[in-house]
Amino acid sequence: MTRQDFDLRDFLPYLLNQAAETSSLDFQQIYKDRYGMLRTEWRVLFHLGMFGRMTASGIGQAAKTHKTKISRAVQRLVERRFVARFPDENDRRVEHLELTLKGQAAYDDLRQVAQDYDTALAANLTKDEIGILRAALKKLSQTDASGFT
Amino acid sequence: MTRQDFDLRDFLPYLLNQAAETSSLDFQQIYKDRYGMLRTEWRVLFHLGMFGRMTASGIGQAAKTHKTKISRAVQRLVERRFVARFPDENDRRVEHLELTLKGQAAYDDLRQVAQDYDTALAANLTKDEIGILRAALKKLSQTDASGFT
DNA sequence: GTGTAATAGTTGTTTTTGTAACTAACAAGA
DNA sequence: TCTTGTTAGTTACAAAAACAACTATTACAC
Repeated sequence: MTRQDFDLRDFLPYLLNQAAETSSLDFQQIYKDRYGMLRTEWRVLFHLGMFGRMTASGIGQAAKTHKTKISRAVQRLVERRFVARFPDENDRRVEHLELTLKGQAAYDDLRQVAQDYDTALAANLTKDEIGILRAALKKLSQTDASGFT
Repeated sequence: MTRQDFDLRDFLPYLLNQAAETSSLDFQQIYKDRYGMLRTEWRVLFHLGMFGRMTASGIGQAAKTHKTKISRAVQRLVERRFVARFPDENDRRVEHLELTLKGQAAYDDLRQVAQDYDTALAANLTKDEIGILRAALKKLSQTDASGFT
């Protein structure tokens, strides 16, 4: 393989990082300003809003986020009454999480913002491009490229 | 606009983040293990390797990275003799940066790894998909969606 | 049962990052 | 010259993340 044809500006992890950072900045500002939330808190909120009752580890798996991050995010969300905890009947290690009314309201608000934001982002792309982009991102999220050497 | 058709799993900033994190994990492991570098240090190394002599703020602009991050990354890279500083003749505020031989060797090594990694990542996508993906990511990185509300 | 491993979740400590304030040098107009 | 503003880069402090070790509980082999 030739070594000359490498261009940093085409390197997928680099491109992905740039796009990810750029595209989440403005939205981040909103949930931070309106609800004082961090990124992981926003993610927990959205998972609960989207899928209803979940456990912390369930959210961690779905969001591919480490359990300590989830734990602390849940803690803050519970403190601030966006989320409520419910012990499991059969397994005392497990805790189910749900949005409170306040959490639901925040979710409804932010979901609308997210939708508008997504629309604004997509405005520069054609329908085909967006479809392919989403599909490709999903594939990449599941790709295990370990042992590539 | 209807509010029902929102799916977190299609939300671009979310997808981008997931893909970015997943797709950089293994590569990150390598530059961390082999050279003890952090992400910003890797980026600085690659910019200097790719484009030759640059200033810190030049790298910051190209990589869309805040100057404090660059400053600290450069500091560490200089300490560890991957990078050397050269004062500007005309403007004493400016500092030009270059890879040392050691830095060049690290870059050559990691560039090869990056290339293989990119190839492995792209293996699940068609040529067309990759082309559209790269183009879309570049557009998104430049998109200013502020004021989308 | 008893011992070993696995799972859910938390806590403590160390690194990194974000943010703002800072120094030093240059630029440009009154 | 003397402000006023701008740019390059650093530093200090607070916020957040990473990582490892921990408790409590359940599962499972023997």
